[in-house]
Amino acid sequence: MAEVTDIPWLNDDEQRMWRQWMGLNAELLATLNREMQADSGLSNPDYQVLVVLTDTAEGQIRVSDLATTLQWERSRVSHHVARMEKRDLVSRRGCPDDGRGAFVRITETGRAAIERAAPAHVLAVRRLVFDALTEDEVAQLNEIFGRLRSRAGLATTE
Amino acid sequence: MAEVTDIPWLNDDEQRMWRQWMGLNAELLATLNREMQADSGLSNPDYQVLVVLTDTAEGQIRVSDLATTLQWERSRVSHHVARMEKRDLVSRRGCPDDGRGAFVRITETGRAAIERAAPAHVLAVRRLVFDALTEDEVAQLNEIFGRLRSRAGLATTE
DNA sequence: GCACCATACATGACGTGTCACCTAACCGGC
DNA sequence: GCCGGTTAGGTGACACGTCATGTATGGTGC
Repeated sequence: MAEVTDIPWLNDDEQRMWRQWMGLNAELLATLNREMQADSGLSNPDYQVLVVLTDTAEGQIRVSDLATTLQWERSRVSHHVARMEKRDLVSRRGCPDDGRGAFVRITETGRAAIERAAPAHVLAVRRLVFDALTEDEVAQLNEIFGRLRSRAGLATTE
Repeated sequence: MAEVTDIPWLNDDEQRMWRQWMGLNAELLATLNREMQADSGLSNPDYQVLVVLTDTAEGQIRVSDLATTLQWERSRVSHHVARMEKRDLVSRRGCPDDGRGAFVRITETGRAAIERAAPAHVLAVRRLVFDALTEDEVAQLNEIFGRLRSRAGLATTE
């Protein structure tokens, strides 16, 4: 077993940055969620699903493709779509080509909801994030986040 | 109602960065949570609570102070501490000075759990984040995140 | 003392997310 | 045709978080 002194603990700068990062993440998510909820009754996950659906030509998509696009587990999609179906934001129907498959389709209510929510959401993201960043910083963050994401894919401890 | 063309939609660079950010955020949290769960049976929130408790001199803290430190709502603290109490990670006891108050205290089980979890957690954060960043980048990110946090009206003061 | 309000914390309802597991349908071999 | 493995998707149990509300105590003005 490793001794305490062997562990490469975070130094003060690293610790500060890590706390800022995690704190900011929590605040951003909470604020965006709260504002959208108040403005249009949609949650963040609702919004993500509806964005994908409006971006597809037919306004419908297979559950698995939705899962892949959102990087969600299929069971998560299943649960969430079920909840959204109860609120009439989407509808489900079987897939004629594949008896196991299912299509998720956006409803008129869903389309109305996201069209109402989108402008305020974008404004909020601008206000909270992009208004305070230069173009260079945006590019730099994009590069850094992309680097970390691709690294994370490779490095898995078994 | 505002026309679609009036909305300051995100441009391609901004959209890419925003998606990278949110995607990375989800992946980091999920990975850290999953690894710690597998390694020591603690969740991320569990870990945060135990860190605060081990950082206090007495190993105990008032519920409200815990909420302030973690930037959590008190009801969240209440729920979470209740769950942790069931697993014998912490214990609750009334406050003699203030009949309304309650102390949360770390148990031996809790102390053992976090001492077991901490090294792996730090190593994971290093592997996923700091190993891929230069010292300058860490400083820069710290500055940017701090700027966004204070702008959002949700200051740090740690 | 006694209203009156604020504070400290708990609780119930509900949406969200993960994990383990299930069923049903497809698909390749024979 | 049948058989065995894979795939699509759903479900139940449970942890997590928020909101609204409840309950008891503390404090303050009269």
